Parts: sequence; C-alpha cells; structure tokens
Amino acid sequence: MDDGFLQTCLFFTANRLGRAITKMAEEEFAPTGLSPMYGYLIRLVAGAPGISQKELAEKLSITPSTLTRFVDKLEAKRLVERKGQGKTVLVYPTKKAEELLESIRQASRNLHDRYEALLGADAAKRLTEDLNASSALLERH
Amino acid sequence: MDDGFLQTCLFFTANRLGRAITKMAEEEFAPTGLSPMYGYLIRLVAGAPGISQKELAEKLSITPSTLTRFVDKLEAKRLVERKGQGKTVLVYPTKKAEELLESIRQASRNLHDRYEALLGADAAKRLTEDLNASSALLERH
DNA sequence: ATTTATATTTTGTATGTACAAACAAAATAA
DNA sequence: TTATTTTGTTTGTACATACAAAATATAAAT
Repeated sequence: MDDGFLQTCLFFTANRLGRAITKMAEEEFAPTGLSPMYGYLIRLVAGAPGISQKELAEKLSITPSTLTRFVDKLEAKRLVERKGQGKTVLVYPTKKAEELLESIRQASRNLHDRYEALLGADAAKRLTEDLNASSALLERH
Repeated sequence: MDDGFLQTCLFFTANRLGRAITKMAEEEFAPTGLSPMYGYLIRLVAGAPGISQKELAEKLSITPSTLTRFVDKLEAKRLVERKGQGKTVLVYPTKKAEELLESIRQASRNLHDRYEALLGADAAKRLTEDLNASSALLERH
C-alpha cells in the first residue's frame, strides 16, 4: 500500500509521538487532578512566584491566549492568583498549589521512568534533546 | 530559574515540536484548502480506494471517533464517499479529490523542503525515523 | 432460528490549542 | 501635554482530538 509518505513526514511523526506520550502523561498525572501542562505551569509559578504571563507563555511555548485560558482555570481552582502590575499580569502560587507540588513532581518522575523503560535511557535522552534543538530551529521559521 | 524539567520531559518536547511543525504544515497546506491531516487522509483513500475506516484510523494513529469526524467533513465537501459494507465502512475518493491530489502532494513536498532547509537533510531524516520508532514503542504501552 | 458475543462506527461531550480582533496600559514622539 | 505606536492580556470563535457510551451489524453458539 502506498502510505510511506506518512512515515517520512515530520509533521505526521511529531504529532503521532505527541499523541502517544500525551496519553501516557495524562495517565500519570491523573493522581494530581491536573493535566500535564497545568502541572508544569504550576511548577513554573511555584519556582518563580510573581512570574509574568508573558514569560510563562514563552517558557511553555504556547500562545498568550492559550496561557490566559490556563491561568483562568487554575485561578478558578484556587491554585494560582493573579496580581495586575500595569499591563502585565503577575502570577503567584497559592498554599494549595504548594501542597500539590510534590505530587506533581512525582507524576513527572513516574512518566519519565515509564517512557524510559520503553525507549531505553540513552535513546530517550537523545530524542528529547533532538526535539528541543529542532523546535528551537523551527520556531524561528 | 528552575525550569529545566521542561527540556528534559519528552511529553513537553514532543508537543512543543508538534505545535511548531503543525503551524508550518498548516501554512503549506493552505493552498489546498485542507489542513494537513485531511490532506493525508485523502492521499490514503486515493491510494487505496475502498479502504475501511478502521484501517484509516490505524494508519493515521488516531482514534476511530476522530476518524469518523474527519470523514464526515470530507464527505460534506464531496471529497470522499462512504459505502457501508456490513459493519465496516469503506471510503472512496471522488473525482474532486483526485483533482486535488497533485496540489496535496506539492504541499507535502514544500513542507518537507522547508523544514529540511532549517534542520538539515540528515538531521531531519534521522529525527523522523526516531520519532517513528519511538511512537511504535510507546503506542504498545 | 434465536440468543449471545464481538467488531465497527457514531454520537455526546470535553479539552487543549490557535488566530484574529478588541482592549488596556505604557512608552515614545510631536 | 497630547497623539501615536507598541506591548501585554483577554475574548470570541473555531478546530483537532479523545473518551465513554450508544448504536449497528456480523459472526458464533446454543
């Protein structure tokens, strides 16, 4: 069958892996009550209280509008608080978020262990580094 | 700042690349009037007229429910036709789809050329192969 | 032949994400 | 000091995708 074009297309293969690892990540993060991106957002905020939304969007490589939605949800769950500083919005973790932190870190570790077991430690590390490097190149067009 | 955990997490890096390459792919596929996944779906159907939805979902690594939605849309655009063969649904390309094919192939080529120019031919090829191999390992849990 | 089990598809619902436009505040220039 | 531009955020809307449950249709077993 004439379907080799899929396996040679970076768009397809990158998203294919994205779907597979997202499913796994959602399973591992289930105990935290958050999906993985929200968990990472909380880790960033807890590691730099008062970080601006702009910085958060940049670090997470998502658009500002998406970040607004994320912060909306975490604020509704009383996990972060906004404090407007002029036109920029600063984000702070709540006590509740800090209490969740260890569970989030554990989920990250479990996820890491799980895919490492399947891919091998070396291959996983190399792949992750390659993905970072390639993303950086593509993001600048 | 304490944000290294992002760069070492395969979930994050895979989806980061996914977002970057998806944006690029959407730009290159714009002339076809389709988003990239729909273009590839049409290529599969044109390459194997009468292929079942189940097979299509497998080849594209998406869930059957997502595939149903995709075929719904392409059917509404008169690009494919369904023919129920018992419990399975067979999908056929229309004339209109066949007329689009060359434009879709061209978009794929343009996309390929574009990211290859940024990543280098060798690196792009290796990355794509790694992504395929890793997806295969992760999809089986 | 009727019931039961199995495989495929569809539907309802939810989520992550983006773009474009609107809005608000700040910085710069006149 | 007022007018213009830039920067950061939010809102409306749309789309790709998934899961769980329902529907449909075949095949298997009694």
